[in-house]
Amino acid sequence: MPTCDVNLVDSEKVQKVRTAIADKDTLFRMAELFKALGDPNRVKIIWALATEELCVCDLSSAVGMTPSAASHQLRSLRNLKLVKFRRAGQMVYYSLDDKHIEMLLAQGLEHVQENRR
Amino acid sequence: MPTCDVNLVDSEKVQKVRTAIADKDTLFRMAELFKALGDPNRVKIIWALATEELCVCDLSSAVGMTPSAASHQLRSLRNLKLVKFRRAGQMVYYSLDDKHIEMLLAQGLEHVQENRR
DNA sequence: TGAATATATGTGCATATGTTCATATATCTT
DNA sequence: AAGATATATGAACATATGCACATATATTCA
Repeated sequence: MPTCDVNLVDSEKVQKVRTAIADKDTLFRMAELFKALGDPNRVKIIWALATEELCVCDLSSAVGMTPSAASHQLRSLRNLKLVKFRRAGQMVYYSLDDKHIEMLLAQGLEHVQENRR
Repeated sequence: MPTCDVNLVDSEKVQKVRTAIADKDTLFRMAELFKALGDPNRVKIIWALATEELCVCDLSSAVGMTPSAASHQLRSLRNLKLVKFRRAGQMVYYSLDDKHIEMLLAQGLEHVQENRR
């Protein structure tokens, strides 16, 4: 791999940083979590579910997606344990299953609002 | 677009959710922010810069990427105003330019640590 | 000025992602 | 049981993403 010629400008700093950074698996799972929030429609879905428990039908109507598309996204959110669900007859009601998500959303919103173009 | 036959199970809830959700542009920019955190290498980079101001060379060494790859990622982080930089001779030193990012990282880390597989 | 070094950028490519469409499954109603 | 409805899933497709590689730019130093 190409590196700088001195190889390192300040190897002490580099060493410090290396030990500070989390392990590979943790990094991967953090990225996985953020990636789940990295799509406007999923932000919408999560925001909707933060507001109200909803069945797939109402959810997809609220966020303007087809039930199929919503269902696909719900599956990945389910796999990440970000949403939970309960069946009630033909309907399946989804809601958030993670206390961090709402805080993340709130932080993200703050960031965006403080950096209006 | 395919919808449920009743069209809506609970249109009042749907209406409530619709008004609760942010506007399109805000949603897009929130997703954009989270997407920036949605890659293990970028989490690494941001974590590294949260620890220490670093030049591209030391940064890429610390996170195990080629300087080129790091530079590419730094560009997108720059475009999102998540990192700032200063030139010092041949080197360019990068650091975080957003107070929310560290909190987001911390939240994400917490989530991951509380959901160990 | 010219060589060397750090960083930036353009291009191409392999892979990942999100949606649509078709179809499957589950539940309710008659 | 059969039809209707809500949800889930599989496949295919267009687009986005991240990296390597080549090359450009900027700065230092001889």
